[in-house]
Amino acid sequence: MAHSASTDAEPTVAVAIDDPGIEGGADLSRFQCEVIDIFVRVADLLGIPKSVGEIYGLLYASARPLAFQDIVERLGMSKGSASQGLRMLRATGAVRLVYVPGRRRDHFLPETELRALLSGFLKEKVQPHFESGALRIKSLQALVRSSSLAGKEGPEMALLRERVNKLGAWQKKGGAIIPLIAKFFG
Amino acid sequence: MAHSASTDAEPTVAVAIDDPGIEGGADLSRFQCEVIDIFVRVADLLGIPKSVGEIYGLLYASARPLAFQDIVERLGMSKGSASQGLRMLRATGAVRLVYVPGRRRDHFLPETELRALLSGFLKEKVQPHFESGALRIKSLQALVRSSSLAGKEGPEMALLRERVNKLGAWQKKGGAIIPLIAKFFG
DNA sequence: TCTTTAGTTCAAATAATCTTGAACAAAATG
DNA sequence: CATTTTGTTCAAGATTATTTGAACTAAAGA
Repeated sequence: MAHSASTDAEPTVAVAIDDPGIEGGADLSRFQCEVIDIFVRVADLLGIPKSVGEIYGLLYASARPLAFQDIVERLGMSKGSASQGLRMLRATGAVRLVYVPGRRRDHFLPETELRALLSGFLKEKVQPHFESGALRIKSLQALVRSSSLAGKEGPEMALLRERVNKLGAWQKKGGAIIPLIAKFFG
Repeated sequence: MAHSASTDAEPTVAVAIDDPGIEGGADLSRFQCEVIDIFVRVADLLGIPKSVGEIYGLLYASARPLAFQDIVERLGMSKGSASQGLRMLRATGAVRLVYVPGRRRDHFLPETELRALLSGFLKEKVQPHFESGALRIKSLQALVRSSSLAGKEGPEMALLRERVNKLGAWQKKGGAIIPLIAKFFG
């Protein structure tokens, strides 16, 4: 029954490297379990929901595109999680839709270029924080400057102003390294 | 009463840039609130508890070392949180103890070199995952190789082996970039 | 058009994580 | 050495994030 989705001419890749695995209501090969496990850990490290790591891992460990239904069944995951997880993966460009001839619905394919994955992640999850952070720091600098003008000068004040400037420098460096990382992996 | 900790000759920096702020049971200046807020967001981005961000932020926004008690009072935080948070900050080298003459207990000073902060964080929080990941990937490669030998060859098998190899390459590159990042900020 | 299949949404349930508080240990004080 | 002050530990509670499930919309098939 777990296989009801992979009809006729679609032997699961799972079969290639056997050993059914013990997952929910599906049949993942040992190979797939291992790969999924790796991506679940990476997801955790990046602060991404486990379910998203599972989905990406399953796609990565599958030799062909999988349909929504396949994902739900093989991972034994709710449709809701699969839907949301796939949305996030598409939003960051980690997964894309491909048309599969003779099949009703679209199928999903993982992006396997590290550079693309990384830049998607950075653009979607990190960049925004950097941008709002920049504003925040600017207003801090304004605050310090005004206090300074208000005659509150002194050695402590100077140290704090120094720290705020350092914060600005961090911000700037951090912004600069993002494209460099992307380039490094390019 | 909130000030009971900052005795006699220790006017809080808070006073330098006034405006009491609305925090728990303490009196944080507007300046301190802003700085703390920035670090709380950074902490969140890095998957670090909010309380840890608060502590580091307070120290960063203070012109002089603070004692454990100061931290608890100014942030209106439990001793438990402060203790655990400071432990984590010390473990990553983000904060260190300094002796303050004439005072009973040690005081805490923030590390303000980005390079040091970053390398502490990477070494403590990222490196371990990389190392266990390396083992995991090796065992995957072994698995794929054995399946391959077992005569399960074919185009799909080849694709999966390719992906596993790619995973190994990612791992390697990732490991290589960590020191580069540290150097970039050095 | 009516029915069936496919996928999305979102409120509620669950799970994971963080914080608190109280009991305990360690060190300074008298 | 008894007492007070300082800080740690950890189980229980509070909070936050994730997952589920059921109601709903959209598209395909009859």
